Amino acid sequence: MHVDAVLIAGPTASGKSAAALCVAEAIGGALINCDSMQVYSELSILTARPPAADMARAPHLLYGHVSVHERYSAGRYQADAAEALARARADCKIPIFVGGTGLYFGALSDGLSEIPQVPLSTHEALRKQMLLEGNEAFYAKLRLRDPETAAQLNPTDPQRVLRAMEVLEATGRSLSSWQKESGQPLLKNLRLARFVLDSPRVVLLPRIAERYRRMVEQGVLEEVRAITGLDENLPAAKTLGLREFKEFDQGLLTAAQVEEAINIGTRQYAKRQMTWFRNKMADWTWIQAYDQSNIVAQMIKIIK
RNA sequence: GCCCAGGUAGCUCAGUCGGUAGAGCAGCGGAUUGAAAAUCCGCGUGUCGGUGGUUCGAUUCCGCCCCUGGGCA
Repeated sequence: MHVDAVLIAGPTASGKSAAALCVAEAIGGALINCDSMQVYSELSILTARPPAADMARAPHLLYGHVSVHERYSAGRYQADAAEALARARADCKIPIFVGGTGLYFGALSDGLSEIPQVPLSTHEALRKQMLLEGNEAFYAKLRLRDPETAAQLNPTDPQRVLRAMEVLEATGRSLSSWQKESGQPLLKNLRLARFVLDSPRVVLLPRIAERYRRMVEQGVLEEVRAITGLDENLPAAKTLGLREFKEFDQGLLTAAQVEEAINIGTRQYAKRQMTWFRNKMADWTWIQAYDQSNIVAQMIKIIK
């Protein structure tokens, strides 16, 4: 074995989890989730988390380990991933990071700047302020206080404008000055095998439709119904399909409309993922993902 | 069979008092440093249903034909 860790990135419905599991069994690996939504315990079916039978075949870390009512983040992921990495290595397992969240892979292989956590109260206060004043006025305020960061942002991008403002408020330093100091990549000094599963659209689109049908069969509706009182500003509330299923339950959407909306949303998501991979992971090993057995064999050959 | 309303981008539709047309959605490309399954940016040639006529010029006006709704028989 001449690698210390394996990274497998792929768009939704590309079959990356199943492939990663096969690799894990072949090399004695532990899977570590690198997907921002599969971390939520209450969203197993909706996020297509590996079924219990698969989880039993190899160690699975960071799957469903937080509640939807928590405010998870890339920063928390990085900390959790560090712990998971240590655990896998202590277990003498090769860590295999698998998922579709580009930013989280970035935290692993490029690192995040070491910005102190912004208190929830600051975040909430500023979010409300932005809502009250309007995005434009709020951006104008940021431009006055922190012209450098403001210049890097699109005034119409409320999420990043808010982040810039709250970092300034909480730390007294501009976000851009923090970001000039890049943090330590978690996987620094490790020998890595990095893969991108490249699913052509003709293969991916039917799999996305299939993924929806399977979800319904497995009882997503029950899963969604069990989640009550979820603050809509929490990240988990943005899970693809959650709103649609809730609206179906309220009689606001027909089953056909839900299916259509979720399939479109999932396709658009897969497209955004591919854009990230193409442009940020160009130097990874790209594997044409037509058939499962072949991609597993290719990966193992490179790893061993 | 007759009357009315439509037929314009993949879809839903706007518009052109005659100078070959534009929105939303979809789609495609891009960005991406603690919400990232998020958030944001960019990209619009399409026999304007067909065919004749009027006109310098017709998607627009007129005739005929075809198709889709609705109404009357």
